[in-house]
Amino acid sequence: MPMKSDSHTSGEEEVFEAYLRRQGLKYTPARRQLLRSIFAVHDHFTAEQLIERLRAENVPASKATVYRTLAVMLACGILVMHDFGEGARYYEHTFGHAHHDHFFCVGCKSIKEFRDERIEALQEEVARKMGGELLAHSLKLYGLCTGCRNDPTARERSRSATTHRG
Amino acid sequence: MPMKSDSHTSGEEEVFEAYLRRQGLKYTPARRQLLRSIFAVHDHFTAEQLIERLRAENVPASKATVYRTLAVMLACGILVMHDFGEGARYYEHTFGHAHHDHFFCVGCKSIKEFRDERIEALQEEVARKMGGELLAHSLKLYGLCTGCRNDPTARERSRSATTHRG
DNA sequence: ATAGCTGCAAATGTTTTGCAGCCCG
DNA sequence: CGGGCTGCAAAACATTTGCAGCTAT
Repeated sequence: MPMKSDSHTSGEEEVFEAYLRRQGLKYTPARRQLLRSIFAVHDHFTAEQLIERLRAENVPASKATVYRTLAVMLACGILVMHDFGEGARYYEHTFGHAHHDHFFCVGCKSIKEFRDERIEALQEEVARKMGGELLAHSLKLYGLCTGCRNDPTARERSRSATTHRG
Repeated sequence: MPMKSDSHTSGEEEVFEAYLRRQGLKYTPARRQLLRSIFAVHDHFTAEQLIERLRAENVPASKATVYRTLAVMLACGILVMHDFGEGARYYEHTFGHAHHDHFFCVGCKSIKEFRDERIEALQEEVARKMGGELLAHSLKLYGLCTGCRNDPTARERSRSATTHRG
């Protein structure tokens, strides 16, 4: 029975380790713990939030290590980064997740995912028509989620947050 | 002849001044000069680039004033801000310009504009289906422009710049 | 007059980096 | 062993802010 006892790896660990080996990098305890912590849930988190979560889980990792590890994971492709213009960047693991876009609620800062094939196709078409080679794309919708639509506080707060988004 | 000699205002100045008055703010020399400098050309610029340009034009304006003035113009709506994940934010004046999206060349950092009504409509549709209220949206295509497609240097540089974009 | 501006410098907040010591392969 | 890690603290950035003096209205 080829089954390891404490392993719940759903593939990302193998991918990451293979990537590290390929690059001549090392799969250290810190990296293993970060990987597991990050893949334990599927959400969008900032470096700061991750650091706090690690602290709560008693995983010791300095700020520097967290940033450096995130960079390696980005390069590996199991993570993507999002910038919602909130100052800090958001990260999200993507292994096993198809590409998708985001709806960012400016009221509660919650993030919803969606995917629309028609939009995907149109983006390719636009890039092709412009003579460019599309390498990545990012579509973000900013607005008020169902909950915040009826919250006057959120509506008020949202005013300044949206005037200037391109 | 109702024509002022040194005035080439195409409307943005009136809009800005009206906005300032409405808000109980002042149309100072600094603001006037910044407005004119910004509207002299239609491009995408960072705060830093604007400061340099002002310096070259012998327009004295401190960093603080530039940032503060940009904020007022954003609130006024004659300017929008873009975040291409390059660290600094880009600004673009929009008075008289319809909303459009951007193609960002990761090779030479050039920016091309485009607008696709079908995508615009689909974004509204997506937001509506999700029960949210769409306040703003941002679509960015990252890739290599025609010129950079054949530049091995750009292609190389682009590798790290795109792996991680969501 | 007076509320709002401006410049300067200092503070902020996020992310990066230099360095000395540690550790995986 | 040795090249790659790690933590710490300092640096680097873009952006914001406190304050004292200046100025439009």
